[in-house]
Amino acid sequence: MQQSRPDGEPSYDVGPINHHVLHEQIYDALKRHMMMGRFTPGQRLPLRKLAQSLGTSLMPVRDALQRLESVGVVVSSPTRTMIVPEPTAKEQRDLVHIRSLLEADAAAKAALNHTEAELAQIAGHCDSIRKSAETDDLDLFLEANYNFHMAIAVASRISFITTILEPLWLRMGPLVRNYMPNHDHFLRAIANHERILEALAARDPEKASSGIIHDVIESNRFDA
Amino acid sequence: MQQSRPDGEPSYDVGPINHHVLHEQIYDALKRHMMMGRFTPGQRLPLRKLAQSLGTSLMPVRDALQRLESVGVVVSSPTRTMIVPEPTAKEQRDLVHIRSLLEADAAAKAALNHTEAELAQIAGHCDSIRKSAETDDLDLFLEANYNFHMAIAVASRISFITTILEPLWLRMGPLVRNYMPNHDHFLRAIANHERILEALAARDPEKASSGIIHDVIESNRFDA
DNA sequence: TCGTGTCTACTGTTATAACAATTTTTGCGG
DNA sequence: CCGCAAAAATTGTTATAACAGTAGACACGA
Repeated sequence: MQQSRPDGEPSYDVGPINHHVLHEQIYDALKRHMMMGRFTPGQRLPLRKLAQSLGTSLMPVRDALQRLESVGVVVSSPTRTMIVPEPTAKEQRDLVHIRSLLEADAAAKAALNHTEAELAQIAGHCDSIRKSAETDDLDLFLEANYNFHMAIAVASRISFITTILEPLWLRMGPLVRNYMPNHDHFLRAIANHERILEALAARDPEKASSGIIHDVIESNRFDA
Repeated sequence: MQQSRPDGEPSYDVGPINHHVLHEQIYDALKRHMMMGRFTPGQRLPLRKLAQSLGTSLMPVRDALQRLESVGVVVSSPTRTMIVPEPTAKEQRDLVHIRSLLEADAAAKAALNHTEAELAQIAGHCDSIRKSAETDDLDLFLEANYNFHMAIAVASRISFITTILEPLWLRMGPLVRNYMPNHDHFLRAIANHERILEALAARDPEKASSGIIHDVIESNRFDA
């Protein structure tokens, strides 16, 4: 990995640092909060309250919220206060359906295009999911599950795919603590994910995409 | 459609007016500019220049640009100046592929779910496309084509579908004046769109989705 | 001629304040 | 206790100003 350099030429490659401006940090924090289901559906998100709790002025909070709004992760009330949405039953079905369309395609391509490093990372997330099931750690499960699916999307090499998928996931965030209660769901999730991992390792596109569809639909089956 | 009301109760239903705050008006203007291919790939979009040309301060312009950035329609340079992107060949292929996935599904559902009013509107856009071909009016074609596809997406009743599709379209904007030069493209586009319209009128999902796929792929065939 | 450093635009970010619109609270009258 | 109007608090939008990087021009020295 180390770049060779001509004799006598010292290296200045100390690497770039994490240069995140305020509103990006806030965006990431809110996104994470949303993904983990830490906001309740219908909750109001007034700028000044958030800004005070973050110790900043209104502007960077407003930036972050507007960005979330533009991808539908929060919605703005008639008076333009941002609100955590409460997806209807149909909206939930449609979100799951679109996700299954896109993620199935991504999984098939990931099976063909993934690197070994990526596969190892995905396997790591799969381990985390197993561990979360053993300890009934919902927080860990949510995070590992999210990372698992996003890592597959990245490995698909489809341009912009995470930009499209991430908001769809985030929109389900507020509901994520409503179901997935019993231990049975955990067990099925483990089985699904390991089947997907196998398919990726075997570079089998059909098995990967059918596995993803099965997982996406089953883990969002509210009528059960 | 008219709501009945109790006797003696006058109607105040004059309907809401277009209450767009500044940054939304600017967003719409920029979006339109992008869709019509009026920005050149790689063009810088400095806040003060745009604000001056719009006669506003920086803030609403910044709001609009950040919103465009969050859906990938513009990209921010390392120094955070917004720039009109130049999609690579692979990015273009992937955009077309994702669009064909989503629009095919939407067209199939639109065939089943559309109202007569929606069908009439879609037919209207189809007429505009024909007219644009007769007069070689590229501006009219771009707008009518866009409206045609978005109207189908709306008629599909899939939640959030336009939120997802619109940015994909807009990302192709900067390139839209590079091809579609000769009259032959126009003719094929007319044929494709009328075939889709027929399928919708006949409520034939398979024909609608295959028609859309054919149109999306053909009208973005750069290697021709 | 080429590299180096300095100075000056330029440019986006953030904080603050004034403003308008809305919501909530308060208080009065019945 | 209820209805309602007025007052106060809440809240998002926009403009402005101060600030911190960044890029380009320019001159100096090897």
